Amino acid sequence: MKSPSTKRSSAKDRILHAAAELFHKQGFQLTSPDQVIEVSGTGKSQFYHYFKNKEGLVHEVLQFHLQRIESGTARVNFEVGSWSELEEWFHRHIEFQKTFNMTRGCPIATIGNDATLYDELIRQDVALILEVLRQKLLAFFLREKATGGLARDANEEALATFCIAAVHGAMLLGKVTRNSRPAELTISEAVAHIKRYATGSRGVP
Amino acid sequence: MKSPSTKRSSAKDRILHAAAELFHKQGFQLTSPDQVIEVSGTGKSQFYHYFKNKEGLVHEVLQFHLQRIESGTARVNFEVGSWSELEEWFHRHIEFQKTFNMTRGCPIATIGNDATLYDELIRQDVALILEVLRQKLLAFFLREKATGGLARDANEEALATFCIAAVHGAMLLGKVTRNSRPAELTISEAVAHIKRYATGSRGVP
Amino acid sequence: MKSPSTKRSSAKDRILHAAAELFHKQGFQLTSPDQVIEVSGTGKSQFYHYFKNKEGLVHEVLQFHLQRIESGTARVNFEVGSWSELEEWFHRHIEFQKTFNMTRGCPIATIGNDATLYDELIRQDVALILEVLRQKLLAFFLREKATGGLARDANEEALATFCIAAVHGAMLLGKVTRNSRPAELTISEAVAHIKRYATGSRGVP
Amino acid sequence: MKSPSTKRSSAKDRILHAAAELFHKQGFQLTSPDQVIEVSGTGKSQFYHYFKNKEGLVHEVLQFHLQRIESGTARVNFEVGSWSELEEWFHRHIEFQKTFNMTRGCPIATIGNDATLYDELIRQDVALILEVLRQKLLAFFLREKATGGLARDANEEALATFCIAAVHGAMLLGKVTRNSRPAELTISEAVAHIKRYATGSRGVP
DNA sequence: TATGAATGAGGCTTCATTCAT
DNA sequence: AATGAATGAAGCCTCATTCAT
Repeated sequence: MKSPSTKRSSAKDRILHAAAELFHKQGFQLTSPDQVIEVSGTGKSQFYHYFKNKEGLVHEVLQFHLQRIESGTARVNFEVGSWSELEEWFHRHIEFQKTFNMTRGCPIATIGNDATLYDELIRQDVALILEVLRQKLLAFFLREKATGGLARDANEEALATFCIAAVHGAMLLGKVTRNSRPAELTISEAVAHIKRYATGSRGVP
Repeated sequence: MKSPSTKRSSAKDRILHAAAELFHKQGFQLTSPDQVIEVSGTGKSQFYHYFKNKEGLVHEVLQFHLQRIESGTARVNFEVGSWSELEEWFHRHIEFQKTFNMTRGCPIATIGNDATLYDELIRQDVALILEVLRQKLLAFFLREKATGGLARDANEEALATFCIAAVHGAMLLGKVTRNSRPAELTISEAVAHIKRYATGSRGVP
Repeated sequence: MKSPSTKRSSAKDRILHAAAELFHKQGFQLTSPDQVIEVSGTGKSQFYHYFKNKEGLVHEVLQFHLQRIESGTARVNFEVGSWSELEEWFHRHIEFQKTFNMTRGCPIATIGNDATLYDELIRQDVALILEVLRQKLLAFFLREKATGGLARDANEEALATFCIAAVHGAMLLGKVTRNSRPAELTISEAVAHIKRYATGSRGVP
Repeated sequence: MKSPSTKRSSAKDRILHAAAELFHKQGFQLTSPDQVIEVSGTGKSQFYHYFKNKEGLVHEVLQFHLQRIESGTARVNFEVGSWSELEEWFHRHIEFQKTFNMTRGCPIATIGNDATLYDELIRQDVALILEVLRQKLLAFFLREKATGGLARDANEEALATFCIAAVHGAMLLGKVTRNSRPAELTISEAVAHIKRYATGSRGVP
């Protein structure tokens, strides 16, 4: 077989996928390089060949998530173009969580929570990704306001931030209670709040 | 009574306080018994004399938080009796966070986030405490509805849940961005949402 | 005396019984004072009040076994008075072992095996008890020879020693294989050997 | 091949030899990984690199003994081909024990005795090795019977089992009494018993 | 006698990483 | 590019015992 990258890249990718999965499942603090190596079926040297250290791996896992967000291949569609897509944006987060029987939270926030005082770089990575997500919502709200779909007194930035916070607060409750109901109730209130600012055909009473 | 507890309780208490502080600061996963022992100025065996194991310590730290909530000695007043106290409830969380320069989140949720698939007991402890907090808000909403202070179409349970989620989502953003602004924006939207259901002199437009 | 010992002695006795049971089950090395205390339902102070230290407890457990041997209250009758009783002596050991599903050996030898280079006192205790057992068999063989029930060319001391060794070798095999068969085969050969020296109505072909 | 094993195997082998020696001397329960590491002059991580855990080390030490038995490099010749070799088989065990001034028993049985309810895998390893030894004796008895060297009424299996038990019972007595005499008396009786079944020039009275 | 708090050494194991080949 | 041996610090916990009351 020619395609020399087929096998070459697979080691790094396997590590990356294994790590993403493990970090999501149990946090990165509880995930040792050894475990990632074992699950990915690679070797110690490959690990340190492709990644400077554990922090480097975390960084790359976060970049991997970011790239999936940017490319639209993530399990939630982060490109919000309409009020209904915004609603869907909320609900998909919970659907995603249900996929894991409410045992996991947001893959990115899980890493962010795990990061501490001593993982400044990781914290910044997470902050950056959340900012990217926020920007996508912000862009929507700005567009809506420009086109009259959003009430004039709405604070677009505050709304975008609120959406991010609400969805993560909801997922936190979902994960801690192992129950989708609190998450769903939260989402329904959040959506209700947002929609009050909608002035289009859909949003008005 | 001859104050038999003066010295007796000190070792256990010192461990408990040291642990609560460390868990809040860096999560319990990153906090080793050894570190707690060192900071508390006790010894290894006192640790294991008073606590079955690390999980047992986490459990007791959570009970300690719960007891502070119940006794009203926590830094946030969780007994909400009026709409203005509810608003204060929201803001105090962020004030509390500012106290630590936005480097920390909610002490309880921090533990909850740190808990994984393998810390089922701790997860349940956290869920229980969050439920206690939710009940306090729920009681307020129920009372308000009974006395006409809350709109008839308001879902008290959803609102209480939403408050918990919003405040934790806000604190998460605050901690990850090291910035109080996202937290404050979130809170302002959340408060706006809640107050729309208020039908008293304050809540009406 | 008005039975002042009823309760007083019970603590010590409970410790002793618990220890005997635990030592038999898992060896004394694996048995900690804490475990004995827990199982016996006593306290740390009672333990160190009644026993100098762990070695002291082992010593007393061995004395307890010895006293049961001497008083005839042990589960094997060590007073051998006839050839049939000797046969029974062999078989009772295996029956005793079957009681525990072949998971345990001789309570005394278990302690002896657990004792090491560094437990010289315990080793001597065990040696002494085995010597007591041997003396009982020896007494039988001497009596038999004197009364013509044992062949002249039989070496009474060797036979007595052989019996002790055979029965312990059998129990070792039984415990290690978790199977009574090797033990029974061993006993049957040992008995066959001994009986060849019997010259009475029973032993002759 | 460029002798790649020269250095590779040394650390693991040093650990294995040190452990075998320590286990024989003081049992595996009393032997800590730390001690093995120190004696072998290796490091903590080499230990856990080569062995899964302490139990894994015990397992490998047993395999090491087994391999020495199979390869004929053990200090006792376990391949019994004649009645005189069988006698030697018995005596060599005691000679071996004398080498250590009667302070040690059989290296394999020592491990077996140390193993408890909680070391099921080790117990099985020991059972397997003892079975291997038994099979070697059994093979001899079967050959002898086939060639007329063993009495027809002899039970080969029982005899093989009896030999194993007798020799271990003897070693137990030897170790506990720190005296070779009980062991030698036991062996002499055992040999006498076995030889009664020999029908060759040697075995007849 | 009786209690349980206190002691500190040591147990087994995993950590994240680097090195030599 | 790839292997796995090596490192040593640190993790969590139990040990047998003594002390203060």
